[in-house]
Amino acid sequence: MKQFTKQIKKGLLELVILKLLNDEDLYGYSLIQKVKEKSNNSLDIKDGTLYPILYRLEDSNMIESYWEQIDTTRSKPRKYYKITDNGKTGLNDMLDEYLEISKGINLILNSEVNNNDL
Amino acid sequence: MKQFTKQIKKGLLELVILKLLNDEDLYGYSLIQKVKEKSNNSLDIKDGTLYPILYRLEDSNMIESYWEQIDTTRSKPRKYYKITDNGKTGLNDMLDEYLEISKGINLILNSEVNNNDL
DNA sequence: ATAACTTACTTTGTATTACAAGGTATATTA
DNA sequence: TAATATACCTTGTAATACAAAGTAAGTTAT
Repeated sequence: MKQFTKQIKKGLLELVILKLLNDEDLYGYSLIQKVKEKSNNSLDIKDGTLYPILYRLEDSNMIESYWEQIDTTRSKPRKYYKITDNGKTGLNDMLDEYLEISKGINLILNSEVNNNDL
Repeated sequence: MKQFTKQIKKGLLELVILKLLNDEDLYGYSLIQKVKEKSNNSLDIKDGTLYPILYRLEDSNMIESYWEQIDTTRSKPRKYYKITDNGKTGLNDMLDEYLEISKGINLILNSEVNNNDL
């Protein structure tokens, strides 16, 4: 994958995952698909990326997990993740920060050439 | 500084700097001010961040530098940076990537709760 | 004058994080 | 029954924003 793409995503995946878990409980594998689907295939999280993020979020009490067997035809349960109240607060803070930075970046990227010397 | 803010910026500062140098030649210190000013104070690059980025961009032939003494009252020249043709191509590629990822992220962040189970 | 501040450039070390690449094991489909 | 998809996990690596430190010249206030 392109190095730049990797870098753009730094930190943002955590935000994206929190946002999705704010809507509904999901298990790891389904989160990967959800991210891909909801982003219109623009975002593709690797499993080796996702799981460490989930453990991080759990360690910081933003989310919590539980094993559950919903599908009775399956012998193995899945590990579901659920956002906590703490996580909801964190999500809002992160959204504010993201919007602020993102606005600043777009101000620069969308500006037309404006060379006063010419 | 907030850790999340740091992470959001990963990789994006390179893009922002290239974009500004695409408009006009600038020296390091003025770039810091330019970024702050043009982003409406949302972005504040530290000098310890900027200079390594400039050296990286120069190593990859995206920009080139020259010492110039424009202000005759100053004894010391400033090190100006100029975007190369290679850098212009790189900038366009990065802009495309950024827009793609950014679109995907916003699709997720702007989506309202849509829990089909309820 | 001189102390304090700003301008301007540089370097070293640290923390963080996305991913590649490897692994395990069950479930489904050809 | 072989291949593929599902589902989880771990280790090591590369990249990068920043803190913190330094050097040195220019400017401003007392």
